[in-house]
Amino acid sequence: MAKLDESLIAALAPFQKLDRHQIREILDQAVPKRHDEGSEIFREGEEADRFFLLLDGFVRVVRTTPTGEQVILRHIPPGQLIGIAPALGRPTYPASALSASESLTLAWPVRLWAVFLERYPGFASHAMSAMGQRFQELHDHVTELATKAVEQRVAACVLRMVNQSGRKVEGGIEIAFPVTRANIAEMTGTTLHTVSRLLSAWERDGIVESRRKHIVVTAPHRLVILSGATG
Amino acid sequence: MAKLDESLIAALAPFQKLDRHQIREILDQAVPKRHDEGSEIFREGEEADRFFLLLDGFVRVVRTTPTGEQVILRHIPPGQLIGIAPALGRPTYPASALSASESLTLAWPVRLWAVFLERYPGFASHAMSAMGQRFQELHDHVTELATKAVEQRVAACVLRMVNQSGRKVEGGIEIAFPVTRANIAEMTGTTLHTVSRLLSAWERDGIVESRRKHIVVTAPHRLVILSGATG
DNA sequence: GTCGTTTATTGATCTTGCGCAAACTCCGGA
DNA sequence: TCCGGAGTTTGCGCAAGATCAATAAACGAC
Repeated sequence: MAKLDESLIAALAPFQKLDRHQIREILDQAVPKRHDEGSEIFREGEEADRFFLLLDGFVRVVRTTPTGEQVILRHIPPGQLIGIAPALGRPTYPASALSASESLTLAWPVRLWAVFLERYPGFASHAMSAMGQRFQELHDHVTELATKAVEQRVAACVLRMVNQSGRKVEGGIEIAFPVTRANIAEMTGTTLHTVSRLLSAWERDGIVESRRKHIVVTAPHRLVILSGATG
Repeated sequence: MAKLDESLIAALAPFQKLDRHQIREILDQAVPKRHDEGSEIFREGEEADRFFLLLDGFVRVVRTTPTGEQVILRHIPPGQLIGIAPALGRPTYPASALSASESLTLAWPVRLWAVFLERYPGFASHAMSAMGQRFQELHDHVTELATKAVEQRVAACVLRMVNQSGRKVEGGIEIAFPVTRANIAEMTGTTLHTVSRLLSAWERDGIVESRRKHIVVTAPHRLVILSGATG
């Protein structure tokens, strides 16, 4: 197997403070893997024996309720660690990770987590602050679900995806990975029907344009207003 | 000021593995404080300069939306650390902490967090696993808000409080701190009216009994069924 | 190309639970 | 003891959004 190139991760937040030699060490222990769109990276309840770095693509973190409904907890952009539950003393993954677009991960056995924390400067503090940020996001999410109306939630959800992964296209900003109406419904706690109606209405109003699985936001500021963000 | 007794914290999870001498060190750096019911321990947005241990009483973690609504994110029982956001690299507290019943805290300056992590065996791993558990809870909360109907959410919420802080009384199990209908509404993303109606209905059905600010669950199993926990 | 599946749209109807309003009860303080 | 405020109960009407249902468009496999 060809050696992984150091430039792959040298610039990423978790490893920013490390020298070439350390990057090399880390890469030599990593197992790279490609994931097709829709495929499972790890599954809820599975023994959590590895943690991952998402090099390219987008990942959806999903939970399934006892009654079979799916809830999308978050989307992860490239450059972030995923599946770090084992590092938090959890024996199993608390949610499933699905590849939202074709993607590439590196994986390490969970025993290396402690080693990384101790040996690589900046890794521990990055991990901590990533968790802090994640708490913040979850609190936001709960607050939103508890207080906002459906239209505001969907608007906020679309905006979040755009902010996290928007790429400029002519006429607006496009969400960089495939998203269905059902996906948005699973993120916002509503139904695909309602999401479809909202997107249709927004399209009539010139706020978004959408094709199958793709959404382009043409008037972000108006979405911000709809989302009820009181600044 | 009288020295704090070592037995106060020696048995608590974060400090379980420490010897007398270490417990002494920790206590000598702590600032104890009593909080009246309803008083603020720290406030959202405030500079996060201390972290706390809740020795006695119950604490509500609350966020206020830009539109003035309150959302109760969690209740914390005695023996747990609170306000550990600064340890996660956050410069300000992400939520407010209110004393739900008269309570007692110990506080340490945030710079000691790193010292505790390093010097006291078991502290770091306890902190990690507490965070892991907290993530789990937040994921549960999001899932619940996104998929369950109001009655199920309220039932689950009451059950959670009972499980966390229930004390046996004649005729059932009582939630150990004062809770109003409005509080439950703020936890479950509904209105106090709906909560009141639900509790009245449950009282008619013999599932709960409630006085002002106090709830006794007389038929927990029936609440479990209502909460839609498919086990 | 054709077939089958996945995704999206849209209408009609029904239900949940919110908003509003009014009254009542409990409790603490003057 | 009375008063005022906080907490609670309950009724009624309405609207947001779920559910049911049917169709259409896009795509992949063959």
